Amino acid sequence: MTSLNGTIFDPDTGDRLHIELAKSTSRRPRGGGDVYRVIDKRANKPEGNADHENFGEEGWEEDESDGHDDDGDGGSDEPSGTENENSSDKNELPADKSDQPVHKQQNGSPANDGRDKSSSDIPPCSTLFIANLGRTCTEDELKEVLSKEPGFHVLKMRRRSGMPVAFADFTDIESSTAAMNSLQGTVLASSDNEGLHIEYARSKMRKS
DNA sequence: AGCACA
Repeated sequence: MTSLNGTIFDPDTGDRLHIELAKSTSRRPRGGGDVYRVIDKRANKPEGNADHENFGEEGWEEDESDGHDDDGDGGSDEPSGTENENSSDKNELPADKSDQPVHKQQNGSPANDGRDKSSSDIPPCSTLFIANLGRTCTEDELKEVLSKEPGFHVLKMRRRSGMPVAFADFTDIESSTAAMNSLQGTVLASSDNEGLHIEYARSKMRKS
């Protein structure tokens, strides 16, 4: 550049070339349409490699159309602000986000997103709700089955609302979950259906 | 599908 600077450009008028470094930060459309400037997320990340590349490579095309730089704000900007070329103003390529890798979990087991939703959407509880008991099922019969499970505490039955249901208290959720998985579908002597239906006890104390 | 006691 310095070798060409001052070269006689037009011999008739004597104009000379005026070459200088392009001010990459000179084009900032303040008040214009595209104010959408993406805050650089890579700025505070040390692994962001945006420093060495594209350093002021877009400033050249602006200088030949303008000829003059903008007032003031050109020099005060930091050189790190030059990588907003791909922000949102011009690259409206259709369907450019179709190739982004969406990794869905495709394991054979049913959707296990870190939390076992064993029976239903009821959150785990140390108390089990036992239904599908036979109409002739007694508390002692059920308690005899439950007492073989570790952590079993107490059993309460209630046969007022049609079919009898039972509530089994365990010492902790681990024990109740193990007992539920173990006794799920157990056919008692008094059962007339498929067997026991066990869920976590639904508490009335839900979050308001 | 059916969820109570204190």
